[in-house]
Amino acid sequence: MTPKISLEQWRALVTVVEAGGYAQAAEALHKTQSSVSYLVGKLESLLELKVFEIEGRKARLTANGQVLYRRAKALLEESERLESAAGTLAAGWEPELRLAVEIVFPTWMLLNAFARFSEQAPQTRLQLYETVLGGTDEALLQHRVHLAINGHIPQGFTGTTLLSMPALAVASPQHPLHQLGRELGYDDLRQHRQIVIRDTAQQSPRDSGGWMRAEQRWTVSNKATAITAVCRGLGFAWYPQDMIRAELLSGALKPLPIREGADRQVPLFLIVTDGDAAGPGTQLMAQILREEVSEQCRRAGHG
Amino acid sequence: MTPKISLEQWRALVTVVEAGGYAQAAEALHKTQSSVSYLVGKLESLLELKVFEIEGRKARLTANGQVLYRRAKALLEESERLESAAGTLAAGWEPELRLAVEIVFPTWMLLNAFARFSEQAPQTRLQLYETVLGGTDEALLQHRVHLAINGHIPQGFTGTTLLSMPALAVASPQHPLHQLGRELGYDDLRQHRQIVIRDTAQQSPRDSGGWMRAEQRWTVSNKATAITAVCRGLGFAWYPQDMIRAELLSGALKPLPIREGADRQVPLFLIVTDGDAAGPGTQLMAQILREEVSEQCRRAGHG
DNA sequence: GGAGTCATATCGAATAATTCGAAAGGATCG
DNA sequence: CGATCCTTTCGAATTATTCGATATGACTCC
Repeated sequence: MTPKISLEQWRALVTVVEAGGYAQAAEALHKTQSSVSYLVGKLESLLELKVFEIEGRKARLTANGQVLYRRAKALLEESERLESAAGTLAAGWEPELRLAVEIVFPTWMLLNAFARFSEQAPQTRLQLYETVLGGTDEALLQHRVHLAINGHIPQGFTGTTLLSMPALAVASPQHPLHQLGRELGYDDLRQHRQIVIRDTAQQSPRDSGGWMRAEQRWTVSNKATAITAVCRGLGFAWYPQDMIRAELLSGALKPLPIREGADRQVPLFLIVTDGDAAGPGTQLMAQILREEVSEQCRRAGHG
Repeated sequence: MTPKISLEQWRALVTVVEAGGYAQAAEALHKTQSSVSYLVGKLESLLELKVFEIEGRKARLTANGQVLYRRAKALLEESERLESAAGTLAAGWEPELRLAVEIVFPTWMLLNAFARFSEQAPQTRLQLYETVLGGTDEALLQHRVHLAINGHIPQGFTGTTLLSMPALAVASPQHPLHQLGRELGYDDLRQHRQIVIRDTAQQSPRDSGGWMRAEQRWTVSNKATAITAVCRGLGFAWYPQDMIRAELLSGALKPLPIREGADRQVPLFLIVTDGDAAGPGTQLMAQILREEVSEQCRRAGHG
């Protein structure tokens, strides 16, 4: 539990190895030879282990020393990373970045952004709240998150448009709505069960669950369950195209032929809770998200 | 490159967190409260970062502090593991254990043994030389390895029997030798190409590559290639049953109906290069290998 | 509100650890 | 052999850490 060997001592060991001798290490460490000799000697006596043996007038690592060298180097590197992380925290970076993201936002884009973010800020912990409808508002209003991606901009916040996603009404090919063999009106939909994802707001449930009332409605608590339910023919649903790409390709889901055009645009906004006063991590993540989305849109446009 | 923060300082931080305060940490560290205050204060000033804030009369971690705490704890644990590894080296454990293992020894048994070994001696590096025929002898004679598993015991070494493995003459079911529809003599085999694995000895190639001369012989340099070659019908070969278990089950290989009985026993011995003078790592590994083999034989006997 | 308790901060003196410079001892090279 | 290079050792100087005492602030109980 109590370290016997200090980082300075390990550093002496490592530097002697890498500089090729006590004298060279002394220069590299800006110390005198005798200090280096003292540090290594103390390390050896505390460990009761010879690390170097003097062969001619050069210091050579023993076999034991090689094992210690590798691991000591790793220890020093870890110490360095820790101090560097402390440095970014001292520079005002948030130790933790919390995001509320409307569940229809494509997960893979989000993960791309996370990957890019953590390259630049590996010490920042990320907390993602996947929310539905009112849940995002609530998180914003209570300042529980630094960033949000939401379908609208609540009162008192400013946001920028990220993208707008086409949403489709879909059902399993076996579903009765697909058997009618004609274009459908909203009256047709009203006769059937709609599957929606549960509003994650804890306080004020806003009932904008669908753009219309279905005769029956099932509410489930996560994305995967909702998609499975629709695939099994248990109802129809409005989903963003991207969210059900795989199911559309495999034929497990099929867009319903709605009379006025089956697709709607679902807009998504990026909202920075603290605006320009946000910390560097928040601003970096916001920038990365905007870049990621615009890159992907450009790519989709070309392809 | 130069650590500003010492392990003692990180330890103070971690202990204050875990003990629940400066005063309690002082007790845990066998120091006075003012020393702890000094260490943490110095850490904070070097990092230009507040780690604790005094809330009432308790010290509470800041958000930044939480990040540092987790990572500092990891750093200390790494330091502890390093010192403990040094301790086992000081107790005479080999920093590196080298084994030469005849390629017919079942790889999965070897890996089981390695796994068990590294539970007990995680700091020992393992070097495995997979050898064929003379290669093991050579490694032993030159004292390049601590342990060897070999088909015979060379002059001047002592070894114990590990196990004896049934070896079969096999070929692809499409192979002409399988089309004869009768028991085979050695004369029949001599008419066909034999696939052998290359002798890994660098110095003195012993030509005991097969127990008999085949008309043609192909020598390949590794186990996988040899098996593939035989599966493709390119020749026949003598292999230990265990090595080709999967191929026998799938029907890719089929034992040849040799007149005198198609199977031979290939004995394998465990040889400890330095005998009783071997280090603790060598002795542990030898013991584990013997246990592993006897357990597996017992299991096979019951099954 | 005040006395008592608990917890951290600060200060100067005491102590311990590290560093330095100088000198000594080997090993290698020309 | 002398010159050079490198490590070790030693005592003195320096620096860092620890200690004990005391100050300060917050909560508790009466």
